[in-house]
Amino acid sequence: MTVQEAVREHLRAAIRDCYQIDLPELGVEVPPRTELGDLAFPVAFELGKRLKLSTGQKHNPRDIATRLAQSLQEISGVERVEIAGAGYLNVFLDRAEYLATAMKHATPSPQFEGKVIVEHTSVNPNKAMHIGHLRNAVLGDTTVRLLRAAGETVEVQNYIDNTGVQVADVVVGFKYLEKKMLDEITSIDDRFDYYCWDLYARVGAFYEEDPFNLELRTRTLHEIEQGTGETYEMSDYVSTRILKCHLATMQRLDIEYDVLPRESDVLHLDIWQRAFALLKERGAIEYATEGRLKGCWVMRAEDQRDADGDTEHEADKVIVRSNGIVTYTGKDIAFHLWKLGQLGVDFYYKPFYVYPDDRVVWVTTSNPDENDEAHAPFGNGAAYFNVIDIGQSYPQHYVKLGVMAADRDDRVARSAHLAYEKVVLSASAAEELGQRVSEEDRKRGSVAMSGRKGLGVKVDDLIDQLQLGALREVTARHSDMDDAQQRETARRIAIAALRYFLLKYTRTSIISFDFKEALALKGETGPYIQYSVTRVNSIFRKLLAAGVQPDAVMSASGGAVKKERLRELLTGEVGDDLWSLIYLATRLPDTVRGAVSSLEPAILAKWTFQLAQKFSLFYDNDRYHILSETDPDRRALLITITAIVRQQLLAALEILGIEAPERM
RNA sequence: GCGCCCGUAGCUCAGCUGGAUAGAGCGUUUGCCUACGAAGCAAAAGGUCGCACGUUCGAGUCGUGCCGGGCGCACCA
Repeated sequence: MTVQEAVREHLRAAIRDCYQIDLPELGVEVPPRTELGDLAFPVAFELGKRLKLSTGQKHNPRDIATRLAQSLQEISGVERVEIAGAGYLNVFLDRAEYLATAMKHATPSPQFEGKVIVEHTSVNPNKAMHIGHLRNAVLGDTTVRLLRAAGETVEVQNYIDNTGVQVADVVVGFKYLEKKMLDEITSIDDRFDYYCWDLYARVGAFYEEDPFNLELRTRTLHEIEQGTGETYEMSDYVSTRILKCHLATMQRLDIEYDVLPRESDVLHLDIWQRAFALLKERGAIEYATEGRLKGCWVMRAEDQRDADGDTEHEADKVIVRSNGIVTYTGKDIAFHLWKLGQLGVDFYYKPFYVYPDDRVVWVTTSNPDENDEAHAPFGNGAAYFNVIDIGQSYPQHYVKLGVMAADRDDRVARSAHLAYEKVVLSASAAEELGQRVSEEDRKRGSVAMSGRKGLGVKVDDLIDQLQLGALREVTARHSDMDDAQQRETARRIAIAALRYFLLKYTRTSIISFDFKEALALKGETGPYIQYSVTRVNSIFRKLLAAGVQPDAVMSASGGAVKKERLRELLTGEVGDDLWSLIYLATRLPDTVRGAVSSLEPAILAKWTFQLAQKFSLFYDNDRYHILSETDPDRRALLITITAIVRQQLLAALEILGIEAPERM
């Protein structure tokens, strides 16, 4: 049990004893300033309120806090307790004791009973990925890393809509604008995703100049549905080749997947038929015999029914159209029932791509002969998280309702749509891309990206630019590094800049993309955090050269330096200063927990930057100069603090998907 | 009309389930490389937290109503 948990338990018991009240969720905070303590319980306010309600008597929060404080004096690890402000119960930890145990990291216990499925990226396989798609992928990948850091088992899915309108549109472009057949498409040597990016924009213009041209889309979609023939072959080729481009782009950012479920296989394997039967059996959907939805299978939304008993079911969702064709929402409900193992059917799987670390990405197939028995079991998760933009909230809501109607248990309730806002272009960014900005957009300050117009920032272009900028800095500073080393360093810096840029915004905030900000390597950026690590590395290199093993000092300082001496060093103004850095650095597990429970990676990103910033303060302070410190105990303490900071920064960066270079 | 998101410093954004003196980066101004790497640090300036009521001992945070911006609300995907 941690000190925090022990304090909480004692406090809860004390509240029961003194006031006969049981508070299962005791709020605990970290005071705004070190002088105020390490743990703050505002519980006296809450109790005062409750006591007034039940007894009618007023109770001063300070008195309540004072009474409760006595029960906390004896806990080992607690130095003292103070009452502050209007009735805060502030706990000061035994700093020396805390430091000695800080190095032992407890393995987190998972919250889910089984595998959690995270679906992210899911970009239409018809053109190059842009920065908006990347926000999805980075949020998703970081969520995966967060869940794993929290002890969960995670399966990463990237859903491939290979039969949709978007792929069909590119096929229309090849067939009718470029008059290319399959063999001509396969012989395109250019970057295929970039090629299709431009072609897709041309198709957009083609539809716009004459709406009659949309007929070609309908015809093409129909041909693709056949599952055979030249047009189908073309669409299959396009989507598969683009998918490989996407995987390659994502690999540059260390984003990997376990399995790629394809829309075409969902259709071919009659996943829907199974789900349809299940939904009917559970009464989740019903056949409308009257009203405007007559002839459809609909999902009733009872919570939306009018108070007046109005018969109009505005929020009813059509699952099967009156012509017998299932809607997108219906298909998605089916797919999610599969995710939770509710259908009793499965896809077949074959290897699609092998990562450099020998991990295999599997792709679904409908052909039993292609099935490779070596695949891991997919689906059948304990919960799902879908990283999908906020615009899809409405259908996602119905997907969840549908899945819950068929399978009402809390594993579904805990599943969630991880909604995030879009990325738009700042007016200046749009201009830099050669777009004419309308007066209206200029006033608003932003322009929406549009694949149909070919307007957007491609991920690979952005990474290239970042790497170039980083390489310039690296070569200017480290002429001693060889080329490969310089490039690898620049690569890590570029990834850090890009991933941090996308993670520092909370999910619900629209990112206004600006080249200057996205390409920045200083300020609140990923490289700033990496830089803190390299500064530590530099100190440690010098220590090693002098025969001092920093890690050994760290693990020993709990025991080798006497507790009393440690306490002395961590007391007073200077002690407070050092302690606040230690305390912040060791709160990574709390931060991870917070980020996971709110599914908000920005919380971790901000914390990591904050720690790097606080370390810079420490680093720059002449009082904490490690190499010139003559007092051996004090030096051991400074080394220990530095080592803890480094360790925690590296751990946090790994969760953020960022590697720190040795030097930069 | 209904629903969701946003409105905090000149700009871009944090502010955890209400809590102690509202923070960061960028930009501006001024300093600091003969003590660990200046991709850094210090200092200054910059705020009616959109507005108004309400709940509370306490509101940037919760409720209601406005104002302003964005997005959803298909037998599209």
